[in-house]
Amino acid sequence: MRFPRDRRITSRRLFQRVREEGTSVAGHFLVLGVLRDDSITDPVRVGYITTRRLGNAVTRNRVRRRMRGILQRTGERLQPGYCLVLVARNRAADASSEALEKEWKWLAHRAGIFSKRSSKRETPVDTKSSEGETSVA
RNA sequence: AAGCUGGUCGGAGAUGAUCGCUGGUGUGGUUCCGUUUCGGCGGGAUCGGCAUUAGAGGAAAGUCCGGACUCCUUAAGGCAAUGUGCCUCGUGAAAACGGGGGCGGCGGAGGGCGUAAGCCACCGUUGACGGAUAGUGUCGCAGAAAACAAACCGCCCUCCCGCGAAAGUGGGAAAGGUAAGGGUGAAAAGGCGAGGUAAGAGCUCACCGCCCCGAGGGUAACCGAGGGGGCAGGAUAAACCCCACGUGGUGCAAGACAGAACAGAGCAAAGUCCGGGCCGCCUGUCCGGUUCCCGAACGCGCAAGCGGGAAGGAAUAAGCUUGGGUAUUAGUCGCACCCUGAAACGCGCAAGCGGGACGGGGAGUUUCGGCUUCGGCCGGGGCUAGAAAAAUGAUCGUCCAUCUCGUUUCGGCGGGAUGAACAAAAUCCGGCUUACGGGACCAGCUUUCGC
RNA sequence: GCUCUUGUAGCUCAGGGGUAGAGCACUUCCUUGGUAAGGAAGAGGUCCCUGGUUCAAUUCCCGGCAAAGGCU
Repeated sequence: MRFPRDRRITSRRLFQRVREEGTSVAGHFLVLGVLRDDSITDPVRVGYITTRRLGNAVTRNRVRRRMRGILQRTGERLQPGYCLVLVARNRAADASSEALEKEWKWLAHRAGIFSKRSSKRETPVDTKSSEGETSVA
């Protein structure tokens, strides 16, 4: 799934709305903020936050690109009508992309934003991620 | 040979596939609006369609300097503040960099002269390298004394007492003399030898050092034959300061354009207050120029006065007359190498202006080849990033390089791992500084081995 | 984008060339039946790091690192 600029959150106001009105799920590397919004026309809107605490500009860019790549691969399973904000925590700087992807799926599952139809397609993906789990360990 | 340190060069190997991001160019479908000579044309939305093309660094970093560019009513004079600081040549727009030289410090070899102090020459290295004889300040502790020197011990003179035949010697007293010796300190007020003296002392003299003048040499920094002085003058200017030279402010969030909303003033002059031009303070002033008159602050001086010259006034010439303020949100430009420049097209009554294909010229960068006095030069090819919560990524394959394991007929063959460190453009250039894995080269030091 | 300031004991801050200080906190003792308060004594410092100037640097100067602001 593609995420050009229109489907990203770029205004400070919208970030604050998600922060104040939405709910959040925290993991080891990431924090996911979710806001149900039926008014938006796009399926989903996503924003990424990588603070200065994460590291220098190179590591911040790398973590943001990894999060974006993960959303591209798994975005089609999302239910429409949500504003999502992904915040990277300090430990995410040293995490591999496989570990980030695994955690993203776990957080999205807990937030309940994955649609049920596409869950059938998940099963081969899950085996891949479980293989990746051993390599990370 | 290995390791360490410093410097210079260079800076994520090549190629392909799939998915994806940002910008440019071309082009298509659907739909809406405007227009219509009913053929179309223009604009918007949408499928974020399709094709094609470009896409991080040597430091992009720190923001330490210098510019380009931008606006501020051209930004005056003085004070203050602040920056720079041996000389010369070259490159450069400037900062800066490079070559050469001078002077000083440190080290080496222990070369030449000399009894020695010391001087001269050589090699390496290093210096934020104007002034300490313009003035002021500071120099803790220790030490008697720390900058107009100073008397604790010691030495000497005088007096008294003891011993002694005397020379002398031991003890004491008070007024002095003395910088040779002791010890303290980072630093004790020229060194050394001789004379001299009660003891001493540049007190005198020789040599050396130092200071002043200086023929002459050198583009200059500077060197300096020779003469004079008898020693005055410690360190610190990355303490204040003095000297010379320099500095208007503002930074692309500069600024320009177009639109919407809001409140108000003026189209006479003068005054007061506030703010600004003009970082701070004072004087003075409010579009700019030329000539003449007048002449402020300030500087020097005991004063008289001298220097200083802003603004103002007069004369003359030219120009302008709908302008300004506040706040907010988003847009376009600035801004994506530059110049030249055909056509379509747009604006315009027109002249013309904008626009910019292909080509040409120039700049930068990269690569290849050649030449080189190693500074560079010549020739060929490729390329020219640009967002605004901020674009280069992910996965896989082949070759290549390095490391490693197995095998070997020592030619290789097969498997595995790695492709790194520092770090990502934000208006653009030139420097400086700092960070950095592996590599190449140069220099120094250490260790080991061999000759 | 530009610009200013700060870094000193566990915390909050002084100090501004000459062996490093205050308050709170900490440790031990006294006081109390016990605690607090009070009293006495004590411990605790890479003066952010690296060079330089100086006889001597926490202080002065160059360069880094970090943290807080300010302007638009």
